Amino acid sequence: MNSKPPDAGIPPLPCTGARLRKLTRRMTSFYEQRLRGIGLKLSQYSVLVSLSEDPQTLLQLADRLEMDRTTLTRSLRPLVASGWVAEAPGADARQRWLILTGSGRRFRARAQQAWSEAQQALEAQLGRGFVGDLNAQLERALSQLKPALPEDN
Amino acid sequence: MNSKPPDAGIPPLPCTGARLRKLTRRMTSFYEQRLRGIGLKLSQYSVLVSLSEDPQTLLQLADRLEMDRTTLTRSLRPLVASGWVAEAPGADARQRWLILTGSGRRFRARAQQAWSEAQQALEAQLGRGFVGDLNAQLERALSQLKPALPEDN
DNA sequence: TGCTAATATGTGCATATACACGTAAATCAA
DNA sequence: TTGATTTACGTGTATATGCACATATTAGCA
Repeated sequence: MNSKPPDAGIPPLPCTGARLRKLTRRMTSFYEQRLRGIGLKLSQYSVLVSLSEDPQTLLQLADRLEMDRTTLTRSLRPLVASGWVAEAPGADARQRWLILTGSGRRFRARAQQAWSEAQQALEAQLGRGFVGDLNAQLERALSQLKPALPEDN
Repeated sequence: MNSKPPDAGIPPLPCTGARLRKLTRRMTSFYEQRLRGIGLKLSQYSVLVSLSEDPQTLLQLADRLEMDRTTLTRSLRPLVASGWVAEAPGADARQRWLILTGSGRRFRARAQQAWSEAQQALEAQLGRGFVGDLNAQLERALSQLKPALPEDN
């Protein structure tokens, strides 16, 4: 016998994950249409902004953006190739410091302008109140759905 | 002179796209942890469900899931390789019909069970009301942020 | 009928995402 | 001090995503 009765009554809500992915596809497309002119991906913009605050190691950056470390390794490649980000060894020879270069700072200023126009276009299209509500809801979801702690293997 | 005054007053809201992507990463991770046992990706589950309703051509499936056609081409590969989806030529030799096989149907039943447990785990962790609200908000966003019409080149 | 346009799909490329595995460097304890 | 452990990182592999370009078929029209 099971300690719980078989789940008879409450069917699960439709797939939240699928909806989220679909909206992310559309939203990314919306932004990237408007960033294409300066040749920037949305996720790269986050990297530039974070590095413009201070230099960070790969792991620090990955933690701050909450991205997989190995994803970031590869995402940085085009930024380094473009000369916007420089790598430097630290006192700890294991670490790899990431620094926004001068040209990176200048580019980031242009990127911020383009991003800002995209964000305002979004607010114009959906309504500023709606976008604010959506942001708040996403923020709540993020605060409640904590990232899975990597199992200690 | 510009016809518009420079934007002095209203700064844009923080990046909705970045938040959405971050939540999608966490959410996908949440589901896929629970689907790993049966060796299924979340996006593959959507494909199986859609094909279980009726056979479709690649383009029909892409439209229904609102995924890029070429993304789907490649996403189908492992499903075909596993024998869950079969390809068949139609009367129109350009089209490629996609059919859920018998083994695909059986697998889909198991997948649905696993998905359902994941969805219920999500509802247990975040609260069913919260997930319902989130779903509704995502649905509203989807209905208002229409996909960009591909420019006729 | 034969040329043109539209349709359905594939491939190349670049990036995004993350798991498994491997390596070098630093830390810590015996 | 040295050997085990931890830390920081890279690479291989697989899927996700979508743009640009190429190909084959079909439809439509002169």
